[in-house]
Amino acid sequence: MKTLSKDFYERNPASVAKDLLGKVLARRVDSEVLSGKIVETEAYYGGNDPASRAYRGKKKFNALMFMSVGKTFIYMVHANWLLNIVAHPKDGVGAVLIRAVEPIEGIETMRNNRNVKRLRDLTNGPGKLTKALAVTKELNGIDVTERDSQIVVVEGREESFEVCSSHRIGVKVDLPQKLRFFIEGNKFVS
DNA sequence: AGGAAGATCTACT
DNA sequence: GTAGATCTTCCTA
Repeated sequence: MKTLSKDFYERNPASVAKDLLGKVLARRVDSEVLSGKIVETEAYYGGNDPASRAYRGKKKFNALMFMSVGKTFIYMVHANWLLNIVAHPKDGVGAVLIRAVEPIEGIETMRNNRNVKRLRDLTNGPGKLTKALAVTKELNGIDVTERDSQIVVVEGREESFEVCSSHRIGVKVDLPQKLRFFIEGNKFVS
């Protein structure tokens, strides 16, 4: 399994968000691997983006968004952890929110973490997938390009799919651009 | 020390 | 489809 390079994340957040679709998010817990295909993402910018945590300047808790790309940026909203990956051009600010994945490995463990009946409900939302993959703030700031990390992003299978975009979800004040990307027709898109 | 807000989830109708 | 509940962080007094 090959992780994506740093260069991949050192680009416009919207491009990274789009290209992350179809890639595989893998979470290592002890010796077990939980993984899923990324099917839905959103791009967030910095100071100009009212929906971004980086809006109104750099703070202690969002410092990661200003720094090295390819790291996780995890934080809590509405009693749920949200998983982002820092991505932006050199000296920029931004991150990509992982909104949904399609379970591949470790489905039984995910079910234990989530306690839901339908497979569809396992990971079809930002807070759901973090719970299924046992992601908490403990994992904030780890490098997803290091193959030994507890969370990595690796190349998925070669396959073709339609990428669609729309406005972002749950955001009060959105930007004019469409910054949400998802795989057309996938059942795990929220 | 206290309060408000926030990129959501779940259950119920 | 809609309402209510959730928890952590940050900001102000």
